[in-house]
Amino acid sequence: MAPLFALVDCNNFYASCERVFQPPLRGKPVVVLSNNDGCVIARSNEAKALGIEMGAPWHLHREQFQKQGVIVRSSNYTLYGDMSGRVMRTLANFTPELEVYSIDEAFLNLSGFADPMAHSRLLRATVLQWTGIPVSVGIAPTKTLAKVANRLAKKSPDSGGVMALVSEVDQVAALQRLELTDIWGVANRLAARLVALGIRTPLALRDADPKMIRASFGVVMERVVLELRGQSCLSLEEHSPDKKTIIASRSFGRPVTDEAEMREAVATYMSRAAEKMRRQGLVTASIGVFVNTNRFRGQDAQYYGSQTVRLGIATADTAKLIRAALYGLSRIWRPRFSYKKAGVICLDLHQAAKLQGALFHQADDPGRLELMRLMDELNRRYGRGSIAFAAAGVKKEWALRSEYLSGRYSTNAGELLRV
DNA sequence: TCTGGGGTCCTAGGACCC
DNA sequence: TCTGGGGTCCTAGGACCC
Repeated sequence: MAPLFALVDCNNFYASCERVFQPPLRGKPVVVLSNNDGCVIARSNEAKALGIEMGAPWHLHREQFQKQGVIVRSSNYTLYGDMSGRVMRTLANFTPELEVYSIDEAFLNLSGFADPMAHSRLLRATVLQWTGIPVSVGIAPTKTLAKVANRLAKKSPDSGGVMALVSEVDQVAALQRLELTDIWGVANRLAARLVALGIRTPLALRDADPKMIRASFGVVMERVVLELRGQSCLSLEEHSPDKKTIIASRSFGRPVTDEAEMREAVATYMSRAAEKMRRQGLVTASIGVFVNTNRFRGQDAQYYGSQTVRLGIATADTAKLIRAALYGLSRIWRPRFSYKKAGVICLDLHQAAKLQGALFHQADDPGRLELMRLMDELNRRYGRGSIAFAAAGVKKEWALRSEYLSGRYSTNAGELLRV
């Protein structure tokens, strides 16, 4: 059956969430600010109409906002996460196949539906009624074209918030109304490179030679071209795969120069990251720590420090991780800088359940038992550990041996930290 | 003394997304 | 004084292995 995707996108999501709980905000220009009230991260239509840009720093626009009667809200991510869940659960009533793409977007498989337009209009009305959030729907045979359709649904007042691009004629007409950077996967840098090759519009990109595009830009851009032609390359991903990295970071409201203060911040971020990991059933075998000075202050000395710390054993234990993170910080801390931002990254994530499973099954499997014994022996004798060892069954014995010989997973940090 | 090809893994950097 | 916080994928180059 021919593929047909719908992209459902919440309009001005954070601003709309604020309105759900503050009805007087309806019809007024509303902006939502980032952490520390740094910059604008969401705007109602009325705020967009006033020319307020995404990412505008609040401190530069404060007075102007006041004069214009713009209502300013600090962000509340717990609220937005909760509202997102309500929207997604509502959408699940409208299709058996749903991909939650981001906090405010979902792709639906509408392939085989008798009347996708009518279905989408009903969906839109229902989401609004049940959650108070307005959404737009774009329908097309590829995800990239569904994005295009969605954008035009938002742009066209007479669309009723739903637009379908099924025929080639409609697709071409739609692409003529957009800029290169409106296309999913094309931002400023790639657009500039495309223009340099004489490809100035989405339609020109669609009609470019995929082989040439692949040679000049790689497979990702080649897929964009094919998707614009209606050839579906990106499929619906219903089951979100496990996270590969988890980050916890923050900009500071004011510069940090004191090491004790920085240690406290890093410890806080690490415990938050550990919490996230446990909630997702993950453990980490190596973490990163980074600190940055303020990149907007060109007159100041700049410093970007980062350090990766491998752990002897994969864990989501907050105390162990904090010790490791502080060790990493001690390696990159430089006095006399004004720090603006810091954070931790958990890399090399694994499902804790899988590791426990491997250990659990060893009793039934002499080969695996031997492997685990060997691993244990190596760990005890050399103080080297490896998540790969623990995930035995994935690795053959020779691999284990070569890992051990190359010392790839050895870590002095582990000893230093006594993790 | 000189000489080869195929492969993996890791890292850093670049680009994108919301 | 004041400019967010998450993520993903691809590529190129070097180390190392057989």
